[in-house]
Amino acid sequence: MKVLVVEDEEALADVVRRGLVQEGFTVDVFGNGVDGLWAASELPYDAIVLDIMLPGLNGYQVVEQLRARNVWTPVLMLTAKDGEYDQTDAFDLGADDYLTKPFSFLILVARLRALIRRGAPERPVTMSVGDLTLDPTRRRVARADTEIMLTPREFTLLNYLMHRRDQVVTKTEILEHVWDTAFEGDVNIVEVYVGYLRKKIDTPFDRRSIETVRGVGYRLLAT
Amino acid sequence: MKVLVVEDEEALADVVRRGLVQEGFTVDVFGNGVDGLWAASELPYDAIVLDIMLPGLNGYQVVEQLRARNVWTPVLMLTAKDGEYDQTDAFDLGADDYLTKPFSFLILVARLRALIRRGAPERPVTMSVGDLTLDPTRRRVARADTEIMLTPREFTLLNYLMHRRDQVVTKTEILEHVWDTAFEGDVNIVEVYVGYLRKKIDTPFDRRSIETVRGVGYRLLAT
DNA sequence: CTGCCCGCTGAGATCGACCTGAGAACTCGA
DNA sequence: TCGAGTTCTCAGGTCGATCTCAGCGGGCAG
Repeated sequence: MKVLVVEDEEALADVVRRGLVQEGFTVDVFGNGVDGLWAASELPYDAIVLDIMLPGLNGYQVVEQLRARNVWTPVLMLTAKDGEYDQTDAFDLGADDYLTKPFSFLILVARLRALIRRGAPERPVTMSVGDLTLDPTRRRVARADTEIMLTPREFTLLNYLMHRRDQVVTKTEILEHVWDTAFEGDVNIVEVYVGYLRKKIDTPFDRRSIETVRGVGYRLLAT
Repeated sequence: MKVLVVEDEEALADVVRRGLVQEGFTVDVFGNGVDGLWAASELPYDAIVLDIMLPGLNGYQVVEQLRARNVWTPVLMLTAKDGEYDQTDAFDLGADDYLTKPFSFLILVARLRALIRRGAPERPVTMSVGDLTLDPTRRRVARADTEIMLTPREFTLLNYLMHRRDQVVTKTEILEHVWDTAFEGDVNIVEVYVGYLRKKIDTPFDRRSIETVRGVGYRLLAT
């Protein structure tokens, strides 16, 4: 169990480090956001304890950067009591738990253990093809910054096409993946839905991201 | 230093009582949630030691009731090890610390002293989505400055939706988190309660914060 | 150039997801 | 025990999503 502690108050950092070592954790300590971010990106930790107030980068920025770099190590934030920062923001920005100072050391350990047990949080795997993005958990699709509303079927179809971007996909493949395997109807349904999609993600933006490959199928391209 | 112990296992209660008296505390013991709640509301204590599993009212309900009655005596919860209850919930509901059974008596005393020294607990963590705010421990909901009265079930539902703001939540997920896991009924109940919520938090303010995502579920948005 | 086939699209038909009002069942306190 | 408040069931109605179909047009082979 390896834990990264990023905390600039030396006294506190030291107490936490000793305590965690005592509890059987391996601990690295850094005193500023920049070094903390570096360590968190480059080294494998099971959890990160992150102060909000830090010289250089603050805690929020560190989490933000980490998540942007696709590092999903669980983060426990230490927030000051005085409410300068809104605690709920901590969650929004990708922290997984937080403690308000001053906190009991035992609680810190308990929460850390819980975080580690829970493991790396599942994170939105947003996909993008050009400026078209799709976020499965939020069920959101956008071209550049314009959100696009899709029906469930349209959404599933686009999702599939994005998974196979740049490849030619046959209508039969689409049928099998997007419709029930036991679909009884005509493949024309695929043409219809590709039409719907185009009308929502291409036409309004004057694009041609879904290409027809005559006699074969379709291909989703970045345009 | 007066401490209230609410614990139904007599042996444990007795050990704790003797020990605390030894340490110089004055101790009252009650063996069920109802009496415990009454004592905690009516008599002045410096701290409360509260078991989770109790006949009558369970520990969570006791804290909930206490906070609702504006009693902010520090509470130390005793949770069973087997994780039937999620410990983090203890914090959400207004406990100030918790210990997992079995615990060392010395730790109990140390934590109690710490709690008492810290005094009345910090204020609840309120969540907000747009101008809609929810305070888990006080069970209060407001849009801008208008307080909104919700029934317990409505409250739990909104709480869950706020935790997952911006994400699409399926009705099944809602059922699992807001109703008993062993709920036997139709998912229609979710539709009904979403309807109730809308009628309280949206309609009167001419908003649309709970969005229906047809074929999938619902999504709470800041509007 | 011509005809054929493939793909596109608009007009509906169908279906079922969702909403809602009415009321039954239940809980809890007076 | 009664009543108020809450929870839950149910059934009817609405409307959005899905799917079918048929006619059109354009690419492509001959």
